[in-house]
Amino acid sequence: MYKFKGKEYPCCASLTMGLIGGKWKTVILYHLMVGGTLRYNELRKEMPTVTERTLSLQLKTLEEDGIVKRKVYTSKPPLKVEYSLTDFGKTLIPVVQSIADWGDFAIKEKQGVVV
Amino acid sequence: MYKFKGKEYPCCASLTMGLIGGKWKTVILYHLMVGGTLRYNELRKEMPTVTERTLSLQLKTLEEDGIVKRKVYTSKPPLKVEYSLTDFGKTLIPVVQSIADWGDFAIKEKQGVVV
DNA sequence: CGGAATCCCGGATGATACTG
DNA sequence: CAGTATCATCCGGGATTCCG
Repeated sequence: MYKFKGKEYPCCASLTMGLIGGKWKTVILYHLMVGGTLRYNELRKEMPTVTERTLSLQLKTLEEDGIVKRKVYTSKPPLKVEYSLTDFGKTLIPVVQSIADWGDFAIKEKQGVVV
Repeated sequence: MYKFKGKEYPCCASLTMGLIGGKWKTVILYHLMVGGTLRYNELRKEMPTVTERTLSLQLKTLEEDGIVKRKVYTSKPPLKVEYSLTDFGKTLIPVVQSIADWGDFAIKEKQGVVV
């Protein structure tokens, strides 16, 4: 049994999935990995099918887990907020990369389609 | 947009997560990766906190996705059923390995506890 | 611009009991 | 032994509206 930040996981793999699992987190991390630093609306542009609320919530939990860094540049509207990976978050790059690579591989291997 | 087996994904990373995401799939794959071929009850022993129903359902979808192979050895009770990775499933080994490795790394890096 | 508030649904997961 | 059946629950995620 693995305990991490107050939560329990039955396996080292499930710990990772607890932090970056779900429908959107790896997609966010992938784009931050490729794009470096991105503003909220730049992320939305990369992920047209996510809702604002969900993107917001996922970014918040990634921030709470120390994976993503949020930097605010203006105190009054219009706000400018930039997101990027923390040093700890950058240690996930090989993981996210292999997840992304396998997705590409599966598409080719099993005749998927890229539209 | 990526289309794979009738489903759509906004990113190559989310395709992978669609197949091996969720609370239990990577745990199953991890144990099959380490243990090779395992019977249903051997899997349960490795994963004491999963319910029979959930384990069963996850194995079934992994089988439908061509990742896990199910082999039945007896036609009458007591049944003997063995699970293992398919050749396609084995292509996931580097992915699952890096997910598991990062879990171990995070435990050490952030003072998690192994019980 | 970058969210927060509210309401809601459905699928994923769990508990328990039963069966070929 | 290896599941299935049934019912309950939980929470990720969506739709919409509003705010500093």
